[in-house]
Amino acid sequence: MTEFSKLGLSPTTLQAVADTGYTIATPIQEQAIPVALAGRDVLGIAQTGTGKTAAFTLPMVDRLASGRARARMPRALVLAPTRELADQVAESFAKYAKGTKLNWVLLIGGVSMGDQVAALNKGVDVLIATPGRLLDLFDRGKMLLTGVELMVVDEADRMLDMGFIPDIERIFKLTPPRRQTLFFSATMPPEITRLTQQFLKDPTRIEASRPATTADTITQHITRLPTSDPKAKRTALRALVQRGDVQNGIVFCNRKSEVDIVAKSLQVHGFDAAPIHGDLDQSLRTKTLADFRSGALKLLVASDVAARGLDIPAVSHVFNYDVPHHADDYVHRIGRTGRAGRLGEAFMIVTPSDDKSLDKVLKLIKKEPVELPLDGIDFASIQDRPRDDSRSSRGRGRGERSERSERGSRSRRSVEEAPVEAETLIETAPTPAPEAEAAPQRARSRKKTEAKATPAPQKTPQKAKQAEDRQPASFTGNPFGDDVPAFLRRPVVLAG
DNA sequence: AAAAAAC
Repeated sequence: MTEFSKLGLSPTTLQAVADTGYTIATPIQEQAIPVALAGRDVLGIAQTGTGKTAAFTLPMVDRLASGRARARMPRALVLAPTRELADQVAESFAKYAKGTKLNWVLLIGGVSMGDQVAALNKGVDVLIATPGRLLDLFDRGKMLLTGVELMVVDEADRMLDMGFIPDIERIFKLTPPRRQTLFFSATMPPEITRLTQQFLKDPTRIEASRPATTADTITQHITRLPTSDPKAKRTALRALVQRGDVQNGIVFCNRKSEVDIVAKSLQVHGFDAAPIHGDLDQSLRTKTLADFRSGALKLLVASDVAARGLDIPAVSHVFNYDVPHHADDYVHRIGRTGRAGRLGEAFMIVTPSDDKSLDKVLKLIKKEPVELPLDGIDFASIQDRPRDDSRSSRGRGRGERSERSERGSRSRRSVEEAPVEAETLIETAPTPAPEAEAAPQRARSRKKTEAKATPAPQKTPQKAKQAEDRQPASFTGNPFGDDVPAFLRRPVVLAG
C-alpha cells in the first residue's frame, strides 16, 4: 500500500488527487508514476479497473505543467480506441489538471470539427483523440505533431482488433523520436510487441496483475433455451431482468441491429432501457451513457462498444443476451459489474446454436456458472414473426400483432396495449404495471426526436465546462482582449 | 461473425 504522496508528484497535482478523495495508489499507479515522472517510457500491461487512466494522466499533468503550448503545436497526445474512452480520459484530465494552466481538447469523430479546430488554433497542450479524427485534422493541416513531448497509447490491443495499428504507426512517425511514450495494453499479441519494439525506447515493463480472470465478486449464471428464436430470447431476457434485484444493468448483444431490437422490445414492455452502439448519433451515445452513469437510465442495451474500458462504477447486473463469439469479450462484458469490491451478477442466455462459443467461454473462465432454468415459460410455443412478412396485420393473432409493433421504428400506439403477448408468454415474470413504468420510455422517445430536429445540439454540461475552462470568464468576443499572446505574434513554423 | 473508427 503506497500513498500518492510518496510517488514524487508535485504539490498541485497531489492536491487534485486529494480532492478526488483518493489516498492510496493502485499497483499500476504505484509502479508507473515514478517511472513516467523520470521521463522514461512505460509499457503497461493492464486492463481497465486497475487505475490505468490516472497512472498516465497524473505524471502527464506534472511533466507538462511548467510549459505552454503554441498554436497548432500540441505538447502531448493521448490515443484511445473509442470515443467514449477518449471522453473518459478527458474527464480524468479535467480532474487532475484543475490546479494548472494546462488545457486540452477532445478530438473525436461524430461531433463538429469547429470547436476542435478553434482550440487547436488557440494552442492546446494535450490532444485526447481517437485515431480517425486526429489524422483527419492532421491531413487538413490543422496541427503539427512535431512538438509532441509525450504520447500515450491506451488499450493498444483493442486498437489492433479494430484495425488501427497502421494509423497508430503513422501517428508515431509524425511525432518526434525524442518523445516519451506511455503505452498500455491488456494483452501482448505479436503485432503489439513489434510496435513497442519499434517505437518505445528501453521501456520499463509494468504488469498489473489481472484481478483474476473473472472477479470473485461476480456470480455467473447461464440460462439454456431450447430454441434460438429471437422472440424466445427476448422473453427470457425480460424474465431474467424481472427476477432479481436489478439496480441497473447492461444487456450485451452481438449485433448493432439486435441492440436496437432488444432495446425497443424492452421499452415496449415498460422497461427503462436505451440502446448504445456505434451507429447511433454521438450526441445520443454521450447522453445515454451519462444517463446510465447518473442512474437516470436503468438498462443500457449495448454492443461491445461498451464492453471494454468504460468506467461505470456501479453496475449491479450484466445480461449477455448473446454469447459473445470471442471468449475474451465475455470477461470484459461481465467485468462491467462486480467492480471495486462490489457484488455483481452476470446472466447469459444460451441457445443450441451457441455451443461452440459457450465452450470457449467456459474454458476461459474455468468456473462453473450456475444453471438458471426459467420454469413456466413454454419456449417451444413462442414463434417469431417471419422476417419477410408483409406489413399488413391481416390474418395475425394478437400476440403477433404486438410483436410487429415492437419492430416498428417508433411505435405510437398507447403503451397500455403493449403487454398483450405477456398474458401468454410470461407466466413466471409478470410485466410491470404499464402506468408505473411506461412514462420514462415515452419521455426518452420524445427527447430523441427533439435531438434530431435541433440543428445544433446543446453542449453537454461537461463540454460546456471544458469550453469555459479554455475561455477566460471575461471573454468579450476577442479571445485575447488587448493582450495578444506571444505565440500569435510569431509566424507558425511549418514542417520540421 | 461482428464490433469499432473519418468525412
